[in-house]
Amino acid sequence: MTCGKSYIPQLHARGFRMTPQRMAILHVLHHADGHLSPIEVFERANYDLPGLTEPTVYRTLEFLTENGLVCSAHTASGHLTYEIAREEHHHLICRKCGAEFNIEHAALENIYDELEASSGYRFIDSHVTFFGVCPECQKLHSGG
Amino acid sequence: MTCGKSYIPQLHARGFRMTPQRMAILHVLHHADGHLSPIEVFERANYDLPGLTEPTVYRTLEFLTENGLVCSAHTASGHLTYEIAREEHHHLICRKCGAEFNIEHAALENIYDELEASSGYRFIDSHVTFFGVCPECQKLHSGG
DNA sequence: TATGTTATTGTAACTTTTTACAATAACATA
DNA sequence: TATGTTATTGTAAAAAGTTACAATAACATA
Repeated sequence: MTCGKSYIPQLHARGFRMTPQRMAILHVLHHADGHLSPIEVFERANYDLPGLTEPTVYRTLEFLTENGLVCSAHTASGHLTYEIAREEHHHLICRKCGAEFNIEHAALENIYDELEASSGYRFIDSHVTFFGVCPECQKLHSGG
Repeated sequence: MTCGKSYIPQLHARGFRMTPQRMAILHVLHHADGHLSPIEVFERANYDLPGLTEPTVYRTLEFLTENGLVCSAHTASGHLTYEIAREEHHHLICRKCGAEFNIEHAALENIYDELEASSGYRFIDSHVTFFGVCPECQKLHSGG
């Protein structure tokens, strides 16, 4: 329950504050495996910290993402899901069952260089989400 | 106002029907430049076809996307926007001003091949959205 | 430890998106 | 053209997400 404390220096270094709400949300994400929707985060964090509200959860998830403690990924239906920030990576998500495959950033580095050169855009550094059909779901369709 | 009729064969070939609602939505997307949010689509199409409702717009946009007449792209805030389907491409969007840069599919072809080989996933064919900072917004920050 | 500043939260209201289901209308067939 | 099937829509309600702003509390400073 105290894992959130390790994030205090990162917040203070930028002039922000640690709060019970942020602690609870970081705790939830820290102990989840895979992505959580804002509602899932709210339900779990609200269990640990009754009185927590939805607007705070949405604001906090966005805040933590902007500050690099959390990273977000798109779902096929166009919503954001969240996970605790670990090494930089991207996602390949199965359209049918939602299974996740992590893509190391190194695999996309060349593309990033090319895109920056051809477009003039910079800081192309955020998470990218690809969609496909995972091996399991391929079996279900081809096998019958 | 009759541009939607050209899509009738594509729907009938799959056993679906053309309706005034679909026609109005296709018309709006056909004549828009760039992406539109579902609400924008609703407002414009509802102007042409009073009585049209939001649920129909959301359902129709998803339906048209699944059937390849329309394509969707993610926004940074995790919502979907829509445009009429043209040649296959991807997007690079400015986080600050929302400017769009189109990326030809050929530029990502190698990555797709590599991802399919390493992950076992297939049909990795949908739109990908990258985020960065466009040249104009870079000037604003560096120049002062 | 007490105090002041201001980052952060909860409240309330609103907008956007989704769902279930009965009513409707597109269109294949006769 | 008339008819039946069923894809599609609108309705109503709920769920998810956003906004503005006053109240609160984190924490730097004394």
